[in-house]
Amino acid sequence: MFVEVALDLPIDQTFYYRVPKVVSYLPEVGKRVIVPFGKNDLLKTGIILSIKDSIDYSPEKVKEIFDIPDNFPLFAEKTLELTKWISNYYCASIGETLFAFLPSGFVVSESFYIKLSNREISVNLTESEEKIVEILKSASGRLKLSSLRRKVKVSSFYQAIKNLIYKGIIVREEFIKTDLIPKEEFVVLKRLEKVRGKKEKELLQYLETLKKAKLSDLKRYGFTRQTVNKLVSKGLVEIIEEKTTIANKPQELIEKKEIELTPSQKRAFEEILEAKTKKFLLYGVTGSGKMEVYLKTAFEFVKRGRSVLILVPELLLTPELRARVESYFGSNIGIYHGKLSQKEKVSTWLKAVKGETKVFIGTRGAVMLPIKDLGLIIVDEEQDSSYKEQQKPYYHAREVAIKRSELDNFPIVLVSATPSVETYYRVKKKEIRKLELKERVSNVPLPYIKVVNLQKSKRFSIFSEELLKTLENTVKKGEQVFLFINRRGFFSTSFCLSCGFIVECEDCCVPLTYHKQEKQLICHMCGKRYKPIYRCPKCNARLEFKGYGTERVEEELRILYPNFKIVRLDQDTIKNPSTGARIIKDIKEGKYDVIVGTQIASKGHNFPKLTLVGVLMADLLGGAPDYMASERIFQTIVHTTGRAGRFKPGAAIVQTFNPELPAIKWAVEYKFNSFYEEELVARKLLNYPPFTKGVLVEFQLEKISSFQKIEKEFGKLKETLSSFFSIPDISPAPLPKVSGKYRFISFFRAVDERKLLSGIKILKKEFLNRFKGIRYKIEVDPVRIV
DNA sequence: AGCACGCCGACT
DNA sequence: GTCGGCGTGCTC
Repeated sequence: MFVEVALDLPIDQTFYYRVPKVVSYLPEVGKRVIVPFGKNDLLKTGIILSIKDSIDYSPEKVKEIFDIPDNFPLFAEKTLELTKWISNYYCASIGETLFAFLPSGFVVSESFYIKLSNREISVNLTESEEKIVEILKSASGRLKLSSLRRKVKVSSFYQAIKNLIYKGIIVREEFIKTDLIPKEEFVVLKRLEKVRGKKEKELLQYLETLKKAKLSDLKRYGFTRQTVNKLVSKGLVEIIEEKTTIANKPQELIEKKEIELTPSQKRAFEEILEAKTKKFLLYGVTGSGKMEVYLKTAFEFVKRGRSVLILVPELLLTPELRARVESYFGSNIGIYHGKLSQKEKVSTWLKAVKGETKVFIGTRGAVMLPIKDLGLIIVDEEQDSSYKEQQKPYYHAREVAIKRSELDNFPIVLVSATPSVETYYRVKKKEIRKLELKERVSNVPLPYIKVVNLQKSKRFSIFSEELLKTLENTVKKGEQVFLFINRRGFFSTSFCLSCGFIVECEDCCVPLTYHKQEKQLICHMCGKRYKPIYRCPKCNARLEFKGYGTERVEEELRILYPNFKIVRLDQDTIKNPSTGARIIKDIKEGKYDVIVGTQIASKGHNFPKLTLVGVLMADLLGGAPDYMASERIFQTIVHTTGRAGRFKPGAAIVQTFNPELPAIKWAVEYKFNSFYEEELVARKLLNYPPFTKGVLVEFQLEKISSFQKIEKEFGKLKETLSSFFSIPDISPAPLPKVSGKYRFISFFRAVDERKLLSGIKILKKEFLNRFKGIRYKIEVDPVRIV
């Protein structure tokens, strides 16, 4: 018997191995295998793609599997199909794709131990086997496989190892608990004794009453592993591993908090259950109760024996949200996100395999969880760009989720107040059914949004008079103000600080970027170059390329209002999770008057006392100068202003130089459909997605001089690929130099998915041939172009 | 991706 | 004379 195996390599090739008579478990598609690979036969982890009786490969070159360590597949057969789609569409190998999703806790290589067992050697050993035993004895019975091999140096090393394991003379230390029930570390009290350390004393006191506590719980109460270890070394406590009870409990189905639905919520809920169509967009403003609808729907699916996966953007997976979901489903839910430890990820992955946990909530990587009986996927805040993986295989979790629901034929619900233009377009094409929640659940009206035209202020300052006046009044009333600025929002765009004029490309309607070295304005969509303009064509003021970040806003505010309690909430101040949590707690408790913050502050948290939101420079919310800038401005304005007055009426002030920009105009008037329609017209006119499929190609060059070579090759490439894509010239990236590498980009467009897929195959091959030794990336459907 | 094999410059 | 640079070719 042979198996076809995918390995974590960037090549479109699978490998065949012979299955020996003795393996821990039988081969099965989707299971993990440990195989020797390459000249040195280093062990690698692979995934079984198929099982064959005969193969078309010279028999003497076929190697034997080292082991199949699990009795269950780590990828469901259907998700393997999904992987193939991802690998095709996003231009990565199958192996890379599989291993991008699989928690690395499952990946074993050379670093596990071989131990001598206690059994008497009663059978005859071959020469090689003898030698292995000898060397193990001299190393007090235990060695890493890698060092054992280095020392032994016999030809049939693995054969000998496998035989010795079979004969029971040596054992392999398990790489991962094949036991499906996750184990957890408990701290048990052994005896009491006077200790000197304050923390140690506290811990002993705590354990005196409980006798036994989960290590993870202790950590939550502020005890550290170090303290526990000290007590272990003193012999007062011990750490044991025990199966957790939670995973064995079947899904609790106590609807702890009865979800009452309003009539329009009920209509949406019922329509998903009827499932006449399979794809839905749950659409409604903040506070319209979208979450209640999807949680109730999820509950109903679990009641019918199906599992549910809820995907959320990175910043949304807060303890708050978790608590809310737990209040409906009990504690037996699977949590999965990038910041979990390897062990935790493995544990959730295994929960999915086992099928006793029915509700999973996670960020983009969770989309591949091998959930048993999966019957519904919910994608909350579907427009959020954190669903796009920014590494190979650059997949978009929303798209993968849609594909997964198609392959398994179950419903999917996208949820958003400000859907992506892509999704809106699909609704328009009737590929997705829109379920709209028109009114807010509470009677609190949406915040009144006032636009302040910065062009009309006499001289430029960060705060308009109107904003300052309202800010003072709000703080006097004892309420909070949130000033929003997106610091990452300025490249060297030619942006006039006195009238807000933005210099755009005449072909692409995208802001031009000023390049210092070349002293030129360059369009990052088509690469067209323009002579720089140093004076604003509208008001003749000098064009500046500077920006205004949170720090500067905070500083100026402190000078204006020395008595206000001001706090800054951005990547810098939130870096440390515990201080971040503290700041958020303090804000909720009303310890601050004004919060100056970036995107980070505007997501996932409800600040009850917040009644005024100020958007300082709405023009900059687009971030990168690409065709999606308008969409991002729109979404950001709606989201940030929506933070105001969740519990009592609030207001928002949007400062801008361009009040006529569609993204700003329609957002503040709450005329969302008008925005989408206008945006679609613009995209159609310029042939941008969703009317085409975009591929971002990027080169990272060590020396700028190699650009000539690349450009020449690129020219030839253009000819070969022009029947699949429209390809502009290669041009410097908006961020032309990052960590010493010179970046050049080109944005390819294919008319539809079919052209894209056939074009990508050739693209990949051509790149492999032409750009050897050059760092490049190929990203399909990029969410931003920087 | 990693790693080995292979053919040309500055050094004991 | 050799050590070592990284170009290219392979991995079941």
